Amino acid sequence: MAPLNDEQLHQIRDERREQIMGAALNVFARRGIIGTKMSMIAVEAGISHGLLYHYFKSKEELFTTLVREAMIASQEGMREVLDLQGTPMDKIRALTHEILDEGGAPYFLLIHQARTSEGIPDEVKQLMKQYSMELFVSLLRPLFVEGQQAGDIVQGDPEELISSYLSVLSGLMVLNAQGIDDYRMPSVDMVLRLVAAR
Amino acid sequence: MAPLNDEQLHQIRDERREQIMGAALNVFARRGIIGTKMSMIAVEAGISHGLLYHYFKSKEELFTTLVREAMIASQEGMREVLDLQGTPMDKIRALTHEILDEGGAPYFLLIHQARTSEGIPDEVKQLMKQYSMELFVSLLRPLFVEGQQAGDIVQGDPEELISSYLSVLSGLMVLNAQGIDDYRMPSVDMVLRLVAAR
Amino acid sequence: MAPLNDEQLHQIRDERREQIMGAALNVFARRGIIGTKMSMIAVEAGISHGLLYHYFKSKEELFTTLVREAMIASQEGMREVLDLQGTPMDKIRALTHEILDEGGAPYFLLIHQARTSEGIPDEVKQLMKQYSMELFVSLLRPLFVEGQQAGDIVQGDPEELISSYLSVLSGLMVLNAQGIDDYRMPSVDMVLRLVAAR
Amino acid sequence: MAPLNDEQLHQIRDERREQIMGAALNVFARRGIIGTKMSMIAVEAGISHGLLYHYFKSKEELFTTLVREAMIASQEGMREVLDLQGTPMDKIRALTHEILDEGGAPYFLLIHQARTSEGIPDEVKQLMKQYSMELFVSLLRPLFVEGQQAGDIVQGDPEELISSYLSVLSGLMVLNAQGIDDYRMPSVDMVLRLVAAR
DNA sequence: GATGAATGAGTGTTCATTCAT
DNA sequence: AATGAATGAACACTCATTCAT
Repeated sequence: MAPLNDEQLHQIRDERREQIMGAALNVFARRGIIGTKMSMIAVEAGISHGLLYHYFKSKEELFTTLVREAMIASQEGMREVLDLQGTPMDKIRALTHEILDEGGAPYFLLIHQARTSEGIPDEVKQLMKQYSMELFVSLLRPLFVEGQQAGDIVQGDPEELISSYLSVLSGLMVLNAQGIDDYRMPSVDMVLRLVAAR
Repeated sequence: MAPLNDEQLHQIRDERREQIMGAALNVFARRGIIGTKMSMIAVEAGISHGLLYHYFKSKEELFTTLVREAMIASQEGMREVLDLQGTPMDKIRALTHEILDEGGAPYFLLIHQARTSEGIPDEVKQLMKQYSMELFVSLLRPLFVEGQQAGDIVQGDPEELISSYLSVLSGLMVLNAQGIDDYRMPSVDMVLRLVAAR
Repeated sequence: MAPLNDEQLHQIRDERREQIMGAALNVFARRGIIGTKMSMIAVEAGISHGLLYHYFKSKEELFTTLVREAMIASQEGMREVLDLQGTPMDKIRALTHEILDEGGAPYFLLIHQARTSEGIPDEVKQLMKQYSMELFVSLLRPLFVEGQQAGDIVQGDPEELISSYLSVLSGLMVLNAQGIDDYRMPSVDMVLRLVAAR
Repeated sequence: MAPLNDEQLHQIRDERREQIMGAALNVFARRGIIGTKMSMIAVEAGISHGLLYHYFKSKEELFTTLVREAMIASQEGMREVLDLQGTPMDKIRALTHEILDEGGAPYFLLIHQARTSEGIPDEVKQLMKQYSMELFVSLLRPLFVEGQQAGDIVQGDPEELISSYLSVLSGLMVLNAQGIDDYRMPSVDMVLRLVAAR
């Protein structure tokens, strides 16, 4: 009878948005921005392709929105790990665990896509510069330095160590996230050998 | 001017084929099969796009041909390393060196593209199964076992160790090959810590 | 609160209809049937686009309804002018004044759109034939003949004179109604020179 | 055998371009930029829609190119008339003749479309400002002043006279060009009464 | 063998229209 | 009656592939 009230509408909109973003994240992460057709996202979200455009102006905007979210989420994830109890090595182990875990994979993979694919919107390129690896390096620096002082982490330039370590993790995530059976994720303990003092 | 004889024609054909395949390898490796337009390959090869179709029936065939070559080349590369002089650890170091080197990157990256992208021809999927990681694992197995016996390589299931190691290398190659400044390649020595007994 | 009775409902319906038609007239006249989006009409009318379809079955029907009204209105306008006091020349001056005035413009412009645009519903095309220029010519004929006899209007075939005159007015209206600054409306007196005996 | 030589290719390209532009002019002039589908132009030109994009980057570019040409052509047409032999009144008659003639119609109509339609590219809007009516007014000014001095043209502000006159002609062209039977073009002599001293 | 003009299937996006509430 | 979410047909444009020369 009466049209839906504001609250109901707002809820529907929010749910749909989430639904679309979830679907888009999956597809973009797997196929990249070029390889993803809007119709695929629509199918994955279980809606018509037309409806996508009620919620996002364009494929670019949808992609950009996701990258922005992914960057915020990945930063927060890292901060959370840093706030845990324990030795530096414990925290690095926790971080490694989380990253290699499938859970966060789509977000990281999306960022990888954004970093490496063609056809990336300019705005995303801007974002990539701001949230570059340097940021993560600077977040992790205190941790690694502390670990080195405690003798748990190998000596050497901490920034080189961190960025190399993150690159290894990134590489693994890319493989992992794409879900190719053929690759085998190393154990967390194995990866930690990269930085652990013996 | 006398017309070219058969042999000369054949040679021209072969040279053109090589030229096209070289160009295609570069572009496919960087942009994936979807992101690569036939015209890009033509430009890279310095020929008209029409001519591509005198040498390869389709984009798919060109891609498939390259993947086949890449697989053979990567196997050969690995065998060459194994035939070198030195301890197992020396050989593994040499292999790591080669893989992380930019030189061999396009072939490996192409295989990665083939492994992870969508829109891959069925024939390539078949190839991937035949030349899967298992093959490389079996090639490297004797080396790793010997290294473990010599006490240079960490104990544990050698197959797990090898496939994990190759996955790390693969991940790094993917990052490296795409030439993103942001990532930083670890040194060979750092990577070797993954498998070295301390 | 008692529910509204039938009469009140009817009145609301009629008011809404008028409101929509007024909005639609403005937008159609300015942008033509193709260039007009239903959502524009909804915004102009201050209602939701869904509601349009409670009152008009389709964009076509809305357009057709407006054209029908416009034709009736333009005829009535002409008849009113003819019923004024004064000499034939006075009446023609009054008619010219009204037509060049922005006031009546949207209706005339709508008819012009109907006459000249593509994508016009068949029903409208039928209407155009019935209410063609001939009709107006026949309405004005007595006036012009009288004016010629009085020596105020140039000699010659009155029908040719009238239809030419109306064409000039139509052309000016089209320019005028589209509100392009660049064009400059001639004064009524200047236009009258077309038909005035000197 | 050998590919076409440069000259032949150039000729094909030029012919095709002309063919497309001719077709596009007709369709745009009749239907406006929004109402024109690229497929219509392709059909009118007797080619595939894909080929349009070998010659023009987009619908916008095609439209803009045509407008630019139309402006140059209309200016040239006007200059040619001015260079004729005869009294000012002769020249104005010739100009009127030419404009009311169907020949130049599509170009003028295109400019009208550019002036009045929605969805006009920004570059065209810029062009419209440069080649505005003021330009034509200034071209015709000497002619009209001379005519006034000779007593052939009515007294009064020449610029007002000229711009009003051009507006009438523009309005007529719009009607004429759209080829609606219902409208009747006035004779040149009738239109000239607008400016002729009696 | 070589070129580039030509085609048409496929994708992103818009918008008239429907429908649950 | 009223709203706006939802649908899908239609259109601009791209690009793999074909073909005349």
